[in-house]
Amino acid sequence: MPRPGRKDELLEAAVTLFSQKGFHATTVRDLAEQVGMKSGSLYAHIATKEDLLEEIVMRSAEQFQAAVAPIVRSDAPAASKLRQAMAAHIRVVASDTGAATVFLHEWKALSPERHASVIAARQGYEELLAAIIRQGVESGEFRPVDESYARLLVLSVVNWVYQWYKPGGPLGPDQVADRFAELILHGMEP
Amino acid sequence: MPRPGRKDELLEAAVTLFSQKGFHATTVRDLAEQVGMKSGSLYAHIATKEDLLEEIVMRSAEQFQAAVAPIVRSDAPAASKLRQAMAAHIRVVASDTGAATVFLHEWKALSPERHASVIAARQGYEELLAAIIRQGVESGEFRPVDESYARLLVLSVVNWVYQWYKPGGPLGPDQVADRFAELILHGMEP
DNA sequence: CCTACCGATCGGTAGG
DNA sequence: CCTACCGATCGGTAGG
Repeated sequence: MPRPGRKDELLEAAVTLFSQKGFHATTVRDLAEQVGMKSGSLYAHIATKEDLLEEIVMRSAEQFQAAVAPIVRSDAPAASKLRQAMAAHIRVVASDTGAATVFLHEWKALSPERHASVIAARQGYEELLAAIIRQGVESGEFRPVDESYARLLVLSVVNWVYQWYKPGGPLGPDQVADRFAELILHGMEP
Repeated sequence: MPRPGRKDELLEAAVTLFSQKGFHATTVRDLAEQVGMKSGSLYAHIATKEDLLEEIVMRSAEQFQAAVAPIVRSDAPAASKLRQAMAAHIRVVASDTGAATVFLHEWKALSPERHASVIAARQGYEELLAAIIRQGVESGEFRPVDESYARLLVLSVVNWVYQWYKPGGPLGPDQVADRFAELILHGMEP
């Protein structure tokens, strides 16, 4: 008889273990121990280990989308949108670095049939960033930069954050985003 | 009786499989099949599966270092060094995307005792990029940007290349590097 | 490099 | 949610 909230504890444990050891190196016995059960009991809550991975990945994808989409839809200058979008993205990473790690690093452990929805979610997200850059170029706010490489530059830097960001460091998510946005907008040369 | 060059074939097979499926999801039987042996025979060439991973990772680390270090030591303007270093890095990725993927994505599967040397190699590499930025700031060629975030920006974009770069695409490594360097040096705003 | 095999461990199930 | 367990597969070894 599952007690309420137990599924969320399990997801949380999976985020921790999958992000630290990787999906394949995490056993159902690791997961069970982390939540204080026997391994067989997990299956009162889930059907397969992979279901946990899928749920973490899809939840994370939705968080990025939900954080950035409203910014893109607002009417603000492109530079402002870019700053805000980067900050929103980094805030999502910072709020749960484990989940971000699983989303960006472990999603390929999903079976090929489950890849498609993740790829679609990522493409949708990339299009949000592309829209900001397009707006900036079309309005003349940005130089006529190559849209796809500008998008890749922004995407690279925000997606790499999970590799090094530690909550509790000297700079919070918004300050990190400002540093990067400033560099990307103004460049390194005077 | 191992025949010569067989170890390299094995490393190549490991690069392919580790980069595609991940280290933990690749079995010694997968590896053996890829080189046309029985799984037990692998152990005439290696002591453990992890040795293959370590060798791939360390070789890759050396390639990045060897490609970029001479550029940093040369006497050229910082902007030129930055372009060249990015191009050299991306060339290493492009020349063997599998090895780059293993180096950047799978190295954490190494046992904790083997982490240290990888981390040291990566820090040494990051210092190379930092030196370029420092030169530019000190010479006045660059604005007084925050060194560590500028380094992270460059590192993010070149390290993310393995995620999307496909050899045979429209742009070669040098052109990709030029696009990114131009954006980083001049920024997106006019 | 093969045959034959080992102990350990894996994800998951049956029955309560 | 536990006990008890299963078939499959794992990395690796012995002996040739």
